[in-house]
Amino acid sequence: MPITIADVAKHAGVSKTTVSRVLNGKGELNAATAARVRQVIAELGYVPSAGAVGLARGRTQIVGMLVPSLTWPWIGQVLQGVVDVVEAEGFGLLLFTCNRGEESLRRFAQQVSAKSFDGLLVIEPEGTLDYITELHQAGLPVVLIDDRGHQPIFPSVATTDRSGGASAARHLLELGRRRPVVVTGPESFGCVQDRLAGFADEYAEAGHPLPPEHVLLGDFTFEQGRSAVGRLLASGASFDAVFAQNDLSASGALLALREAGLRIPEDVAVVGFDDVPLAAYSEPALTTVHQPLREMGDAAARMLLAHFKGTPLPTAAEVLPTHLVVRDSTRSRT
Amino acid sequence: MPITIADVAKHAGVSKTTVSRVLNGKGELNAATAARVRQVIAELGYVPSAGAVGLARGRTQIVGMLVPSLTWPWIGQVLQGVVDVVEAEGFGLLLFTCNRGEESLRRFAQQVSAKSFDGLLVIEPEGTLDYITELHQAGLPVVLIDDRGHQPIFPSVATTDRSGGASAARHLLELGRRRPVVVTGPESFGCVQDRLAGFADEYAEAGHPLPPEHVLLGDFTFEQGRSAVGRLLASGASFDAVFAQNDLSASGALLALREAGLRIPEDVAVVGFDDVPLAAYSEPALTTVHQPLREMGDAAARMLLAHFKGTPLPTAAEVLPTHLVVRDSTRSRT
DNA sequence: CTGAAAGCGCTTACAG
DNA sequence: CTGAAAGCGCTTACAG
Repeated sequence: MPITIADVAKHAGVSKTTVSRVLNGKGELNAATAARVRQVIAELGYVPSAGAVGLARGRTQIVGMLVPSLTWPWIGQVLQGVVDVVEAEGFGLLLFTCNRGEESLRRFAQQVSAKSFDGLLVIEPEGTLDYITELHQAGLPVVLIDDRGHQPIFPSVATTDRSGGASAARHLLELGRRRPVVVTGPESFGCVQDRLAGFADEYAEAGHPLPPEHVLLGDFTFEQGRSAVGRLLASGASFDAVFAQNDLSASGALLALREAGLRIPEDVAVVGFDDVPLAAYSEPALTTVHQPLREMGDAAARMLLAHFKGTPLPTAAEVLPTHLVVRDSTRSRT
Repeated sequence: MPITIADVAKHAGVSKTTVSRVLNGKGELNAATAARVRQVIAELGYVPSAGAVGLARGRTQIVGMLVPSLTWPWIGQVLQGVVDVVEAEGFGLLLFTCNRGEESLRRFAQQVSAKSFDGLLVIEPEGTLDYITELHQAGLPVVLIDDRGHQPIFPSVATTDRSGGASAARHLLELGRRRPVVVTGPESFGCVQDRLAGFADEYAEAGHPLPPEHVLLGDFTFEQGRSAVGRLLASGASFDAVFAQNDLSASGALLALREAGLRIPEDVAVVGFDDVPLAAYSEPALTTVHQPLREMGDAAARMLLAHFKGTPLPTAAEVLPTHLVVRDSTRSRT
């Protein structure tokens, strides 16, 4: 029932080869025949079957994307950046998550072996870096969207975690804050180390080295941000700023401070990291280090698609800059 | 280089037909040969090419999903529900958005014609319902995840908008609130009408009909929620509760109330709708009507996949219940 | 129980 | 400039 290249050929009175040629613009062909074929294609509303084309050409025109989960607030931004580029180039995006652990990964591996896509974009599900590296070495084009500071041996897109941390520090120093507290993320993440190093170095250089007890190990959750700061307050520690390494834990910190009756930013200024939508809607609105999530998705997709067209994949990571977004959590309202 | 069914056949000393049969478990076959073939498959790590299988069978084992955008806070939940089911059944999920308007839709239409997927799950991008209806009538299996209260003529999954609105009303009535204000979403949405009707009816029945000037037309944004309530306060209107029809505008309402120095919930209680993560992190934490987003994605995917296995698609919408989640915006803290 | 052959809908040397 | 034929990697009647 659906119309095929054979139908078009018959209607136009030419061979399938010729139809294929006008479709793909390959080889010389008589302008008149080409026009006639195009005419028939339009009349019949013919569109080549993606599957058949893929089989014949050995390429699917599909890019795969593997993400840990879809329910994190910032994943959508990255995904949107990816989808926009992929769609604009006429590719499809096949999405995989690791939500069901081992089982998910096994399914995903099957799809890789089944050649369901031509290349892979990945935000690394925890503990799968070795596996991804293998895929790359086995010849699958892979671009990592590196939110963890992995610095892998294959192409990747990352952001300036270190200078992002530094910018938070400089901002707080300019506001005269001398005794900051840092709430980190999981310590195994490279980005956590980088953000901390950038922040700590800046304070050290300014002559106010960060005391170890002012670095609180967190896990990027709201609850942990709240309890870490809550406990610190209860212990009677004195501090005038909090740098939480993601917005969720920064929001938790805001709550702990409000619960303690402290004024933000007068008593304690707070800076987050990421700039997810939540940051703008918290109380008070959160100053944060903006991560160019959408641009990272965008850049990764472009890199992969360019590779399909012959541009070699870059060996060094493409690093996109963060920038500080100042809101009420560090700027007293007039 | 990649290994094919022919390689397996050769190594096992059988025909491709036989290999295909053990792969698909079709037809009677000698237990010994089957075992030998399986052995070879395992040794070679053979996985059938998805594209070739799709072409031969006329089915892709891929479900398409069309969404308006990926950056809305609740889309990720629905998507995760969908992906979990789709992956568990060994299908792939091909994702499309309408972020680039007409152009996106044209690209999408191409993929439909190219038979890139067997069936479609859709959260309707505004103004595309007619197009989707056409696709369904043209024979494409479609299930709508109906967040707008469309009640389409094809299979869909929806939620109890009306009784969700009613539950918000009953809760506020129980708290003794007699003069509520409603901040709606875009009035063209069926869900907006339903939520309002459920809410208004409950108040009318309780003997406190909603005055028209207490129904504020909104657009589901934070800023609109804030300004609508802000203006109402400035006008000197008196009210003791706000029912905002999504969490984002409810957060905006919270901000307007805080800015006016009102206590929440003592002076004004606030109820939202959706129960996105933001709701739990707002100040104060927001009481809201939980929408079973993940379950909706889950149910839609199951419906579509069941159809592939022969179960007819239901004609009536599958309606999943909302439930009220009570937090501090209506419950005074002790 | 098993295989040879045709077919799915394209593309791509190879001839002419 | 154009077409017949082989091939991409599978599945599925049809024979035996």
